[in-house]
Amino acid sequence: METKYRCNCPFTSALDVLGDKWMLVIIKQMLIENKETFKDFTESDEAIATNILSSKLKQLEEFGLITKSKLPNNKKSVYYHLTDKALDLTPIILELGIWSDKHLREVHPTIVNNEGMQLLRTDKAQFGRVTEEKYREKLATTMAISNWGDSDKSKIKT
Amino acid sequence: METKYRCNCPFTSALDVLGDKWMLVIIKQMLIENKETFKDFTESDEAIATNILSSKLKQLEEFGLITKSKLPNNKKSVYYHLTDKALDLTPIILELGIWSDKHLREVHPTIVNNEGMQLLRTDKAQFGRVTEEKYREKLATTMAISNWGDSDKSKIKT
DNA sequence: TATATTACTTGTATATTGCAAGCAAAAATA
DNA sequence: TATTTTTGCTTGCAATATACAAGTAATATA
Repeated sequence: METKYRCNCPFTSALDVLGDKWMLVIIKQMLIENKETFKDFTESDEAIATNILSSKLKQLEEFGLITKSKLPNNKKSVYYHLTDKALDLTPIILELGIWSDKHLREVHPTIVNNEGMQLLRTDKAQFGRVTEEKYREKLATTMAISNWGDSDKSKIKT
Repeated sequence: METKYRCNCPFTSALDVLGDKWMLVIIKQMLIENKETFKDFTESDEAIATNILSSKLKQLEEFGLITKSKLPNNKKSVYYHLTDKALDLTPIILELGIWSDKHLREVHPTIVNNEGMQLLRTDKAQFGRVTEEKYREKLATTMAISNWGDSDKSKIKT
């Protein structure tokens, strides 16, 4: 699937890749909500349709934003993970959240306002560091589990 | 036109408003490329179709991101300007540009790389300040012109 | 007065997204 | 071991968004 870039503007080109309804949402779900598997995504609040999820995951992989892997101890599940290229999208996602926090509450009052949002509001850089660090930890854990034998599977909390 | 928000996630909600092919592109054209009129937009590199431009400008106005005004000395042109709510999108646009600069050049080598991009790369905050300041100046100029009589119209450079 | 400019609208075609159902491989359960 | 459930998809079709081409009304210009 070949991407056509509308022009040579860097801002527009980013949107040629990311400017749709789902790409950044899926990346957010992975980065902030620890979604890893096809099922994880289908169960999230945004309720993406499976055919769209499928095609978007394909695109994300083509762009080098995610990797797809089957872990040896689980032949059923496919694990999707963010690449460094995708982790570099963190600032964009944070700024989207900050803008939302400031301007969307008046038209959409039920937007969540938890400790995470408070941290984002008061210390964006810290939120970014914590988020990326947590993500890399989780990734390391998943990969470590993949080296366990089946006998140890009971140690995996669901 | 009523916006439906997919869920209560602030990140996703921002994308419910901005997550499409054109909204942020149009805002970028206004913020960075001094586009003000319908004609300005149709002449830009991205080559938006007029019906889509029309519908997107309508949406942007509904969201309170732009204002529409006819200036007394020119009954032909309609001027579109960014609100403060839209100017608060500047950080998102800058981060899109930074990501593009870093990751999209390899797949899209003709992306522009001028002084502006160098500044964005080396001093994002400065780029943001300069951009916003220039925008507000331009806006003030346009509005000042609107107070001139027809006899002074020759002073307007096209 | 005739021509051009500006800001649109109105078809119609194509692409993207949404919904519902189905399906095969692996795993869990009886 | 046989049956059911889970997971990761695909397929068909409807709805919505985007694209292309043409047309129109209100200024403005020659």
